[in-house]
Amino acid sequence: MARWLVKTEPNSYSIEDLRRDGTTLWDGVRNYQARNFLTSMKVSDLALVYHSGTDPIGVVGVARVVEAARPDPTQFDQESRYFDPAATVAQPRWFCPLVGFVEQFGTVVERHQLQREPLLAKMEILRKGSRLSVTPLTDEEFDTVLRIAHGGSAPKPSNVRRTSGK
DNA sequence: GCCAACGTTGGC
DNA sequence: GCCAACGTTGGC
Repeated sequence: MARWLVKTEPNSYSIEDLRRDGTTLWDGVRNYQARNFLTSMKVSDLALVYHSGTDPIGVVGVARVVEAARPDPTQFDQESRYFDPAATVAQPRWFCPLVGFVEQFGTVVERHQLQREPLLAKMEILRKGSRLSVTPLTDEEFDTVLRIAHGGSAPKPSNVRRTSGK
């Protein structure tokens, strides 16, 4: 099962919106590399949800792929800012999976926290100038962020030492 | 097929 | 608001 990170500006669609909606089409992505990742997503894959262009910037929760990608309806909608005159129903150009809400973290795992975690050194989203809105994650990257989110800043579960006898 | 110009993204 | 990074466009 693959792991992903999806980026969104909370002004346009936030984790709160996803929690409210339950599921949503991850539409409006207009970048070929990101599209290829979207169409690679399988049902039950998990994705970190990342808020950009806001304060604080960072990972805010988890989503799950509910249905594999279908043609993105906004490419056919002349009223949409994502309308693509070159796309046809017979030959769609853009695709979007249906994603579902899994959880919203109690506190945002902020970008600067991610940046100082050695295990995340290769995470695509942290690369300067990275603009890809959908990126694959290693299991280790995904697990590391979840561990931080759930209160462990501990280096590794196996290395955790209790200092009290409790 | 190259590449300069341009528009957009997004962290700071 | 600035600006670096990036993708796209279009002239040649």
